[in-house]
This record gives sequence, C-alpha cells and structure tokens, in this order.
Amino acid sequence: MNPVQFYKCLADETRLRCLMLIESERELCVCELTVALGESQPKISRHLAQLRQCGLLLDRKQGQWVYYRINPSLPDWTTLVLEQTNNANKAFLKTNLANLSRMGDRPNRVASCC
Amino acid sequence: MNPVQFYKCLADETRLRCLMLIESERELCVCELTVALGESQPKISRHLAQLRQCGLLLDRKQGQWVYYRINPSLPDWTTLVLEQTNNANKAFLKTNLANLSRMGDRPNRVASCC
DNA sequence: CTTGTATATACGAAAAATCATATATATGAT
DNA sequence: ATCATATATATGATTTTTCGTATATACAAG
Repeated sequence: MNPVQFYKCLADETRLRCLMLIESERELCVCELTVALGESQPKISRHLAQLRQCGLLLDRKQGQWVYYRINPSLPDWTTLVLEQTNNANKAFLKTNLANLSRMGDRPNRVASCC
Repeated sequence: MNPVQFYKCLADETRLRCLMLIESERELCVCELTVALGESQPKISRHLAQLRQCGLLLDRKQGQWVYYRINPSLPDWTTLVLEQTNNANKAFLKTNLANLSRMGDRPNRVASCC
C-alpha cells in the first residue's frame, strides 16, 4: 500500500466519514451511508468504489443491498492509522451517527458467517 | 486539528516525503529538502509553507537558512500517525536519504538550545 | 554598495479531483 | 411483465490543487 495513495483516500471529507463510520459500525450499506452523511447516492457510491478499488474496503452483496467493511488484510500500519483516527475523533462523527440511529427501515443483516 | 485537513497535508508526494524526512532527521532546511527530493526550491518552499500554516511544522531561522521540524505540540494521534507511517515505510525514503547523505556542504547546525 | 545564496511569494497555466445529473443494472414485490 | 428500490457508472462542468516561472526579501561576504 503506497502511503501517498493511502492518504489520498483519507483526504476527502466524504471518504473519511464513510471509512470511519464503517469502522465504527463494522459494516454499512450504501443507503445507510447516504442517510448518515446526507449526501446523494451517486456521490457516496462513487467514493465507496474508489475506496474499494484502492483496497481499503471490501463489499458483500446481499439482496438489493451492498455492504461495505474495512478490508481485514490491510497492512498493520494502515489499520492502526484508521483505528487511531477513529478513537481520537469521535466528535467528528457525532451527527452522522445520530442520523444513522434516527434512520428507520435499516436493512436487516443476514450474518455472512457462523 | 481537523482530520480531513491533516490528511490533505499528507496526501501529496512532495509533502509526505518532506514530513517523513524531517521526522527522520529531526530537522532539515529548505536546501537540504530540495536536494533530497530533487525538486525545485519554490516547489519545496510552497509545500513547507502549507505544512507550517496547517500547524504540522515549525520553522527556525538561522542566518540564511530556515530549518523545519515537526511541531511537538501536535495532538497525540497525529504524532502517532506520523511515527507509524515512518516506521512502516522506510523504503519509501531510501533514495531521498541517499541523496541527502551524498549532499556536500550541508549547513552547519547551531544548537537551538542546551 | 554590490554580488551571491537561501528562501518566500505572486500569478497564470495545467492537471487532478469532485460534482450534479442522467442513465444503466440488478433485485424483489405485485 | 411491471413497478419500485438499491446501487453503479458515464459525461461534461466546476472546483481545487499543483506547477513553472518570475520576482521579492533577507542575509552574508567582499
């Protein structure tokens, strides 16, 4: 993972909020992120595609929904950076998490394993 | 320190190399960074100014030279991110450090304290 | 004062990133 | 088959970032 490319992924407000929300919630689908950030679906989708192409996110399709999660095979240092960013910036996500919790009709997850 | 602004600072190859070199060497002046990166003086100077304005670097003027160092008052999480990036990406700086060591006539530092 | 070196900044051009909008694909329900 | 929902992508416009070049400032040496 090229460090410049990695940091370019984090250097956009939409992408950073998506990444941190996904890390906080373990897994989120596009429509949840759309509501949490109050942004258009194509905008969210485009940024998620970029994060997937760079290897930061993995996706899983379940019915109509596509769930995104942090790629567990990322190099240790990038995982640490994401964790520390999250731990030290809880306030940054506050309104996004509030939007998420107010969201009705969140899709029901079917466990992907176990 | 806004996390998006912080990561924008790291999301450029010139700036990231400068930051990591400065962290490795404790302190470097503009002409040393110019040689280490093989880039023009205005380009280096412009990026250093941006890092200073964002609070990541402090500068110290000594004669004709301006030395830059990491701001020691940065929030802990940003300091950790910089350290981990450096520790996990030694190869990234290899040629820059080689250029630096080949550089003749490096300015003599006068200790700023002690 | 003049010259040379180190650094900073201004300005317009070029490149890169982001966006809104429209549209395409896939799935599920009726 | 039709309709609605979720997601992805294409396209052209707009915004942001980066850059090269020229120029300005500051200091040191002679």
